[in-house]
Amino acid sequence: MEHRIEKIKKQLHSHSYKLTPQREATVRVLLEREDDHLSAEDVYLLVKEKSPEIGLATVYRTLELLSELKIVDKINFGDGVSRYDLRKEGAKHFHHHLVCIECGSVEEIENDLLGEVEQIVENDWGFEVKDHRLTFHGICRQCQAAAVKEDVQKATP
Amino acid sequence: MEHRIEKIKKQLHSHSYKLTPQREATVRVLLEREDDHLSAEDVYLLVKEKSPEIGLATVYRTLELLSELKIVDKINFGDGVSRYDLRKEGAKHFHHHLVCIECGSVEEIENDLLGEVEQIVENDWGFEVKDHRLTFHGICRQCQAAAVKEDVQKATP
DNA sequence: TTATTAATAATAATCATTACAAACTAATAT
DNA sequence: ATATTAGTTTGTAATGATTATTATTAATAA
Repeated sequence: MEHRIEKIKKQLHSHSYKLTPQREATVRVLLEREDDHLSAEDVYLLVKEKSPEIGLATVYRTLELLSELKIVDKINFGDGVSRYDLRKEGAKHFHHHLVCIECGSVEEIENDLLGEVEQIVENDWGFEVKDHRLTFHGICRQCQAAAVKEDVQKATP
Repeated sequence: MEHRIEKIKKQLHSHSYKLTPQREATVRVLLEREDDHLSAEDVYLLVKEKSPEIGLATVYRTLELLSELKIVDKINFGDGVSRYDLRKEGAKHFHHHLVCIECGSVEEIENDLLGEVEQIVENDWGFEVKDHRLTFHGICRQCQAAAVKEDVQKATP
């Protein structure tokens, strides 16, 4: 935890930004809720618990800054809100999402699914890939199970 | 053109929706500007040129409807606007985007890059994939060329 | 110490999107 | 023909996320 805070501090310094108390508080929340896809509002409310004097605009500005420095990913699942995910320790970015169209749950998977695919894009389209976003929409395990259960109930009334 | 309108008309009817004049005007704009990733506002302005009486809310409702019926894809490149793309004729959906982080251009590529990857997701995570969204962020051919040119100019002042 | 700069809080403004109420249309039942 | 109904549209108001602004504070440099 402290190790990662220290690292982020250095990243900020290298762009001559400071890790102010507000920024640190924000980063700590992101670290504590690492897999939660928090919205700016979510982050704001959580930071407020420990640092009640912080303002919403500051949280927005901090998240934007961290996003520019590629410390967090700003993602969008199509509901009207941006969500912010701290990038994992490993430098590479193999981080995709499974969004359930039934229950709205978001599962996160970590896997280099796109190594080859990026090569294809670079070779065939001359596009220098820096990053990607991959989201699958479908039906999660739980909802599949629930559907089967319902069918059984219909069959034996 | 007329053929595709007719097809969409049937799709709407099969869900007991009608292809009203306003809806038809909207679809025509989407057909004319097929690869343009128009925002709702864009579509509204274009439809208004030929059908000045249409309302913005109607355009939004129509796009939402078409999106629910999977006739258009509602996509999001992270600027604050949703964009709407008519799905191509072929039933399958191999449609990805290359977003340039220098100039903001969006190139569209058509290729089944993810057939195997979807299999992996289904097998390893038990997630039933219905659709996916894949976007690459990087540097387009033009901007790469421009960067090279700048370097040359610096080297020979 | 004083001047300068960066960062913050609080709030107002903006902008995309959605909700709402009233009017309209087309199809069907009477 | 007339009334009824459900579906659709319009114009506008409301909402909600995000950004801009302004005054203030904290940190740093001169």
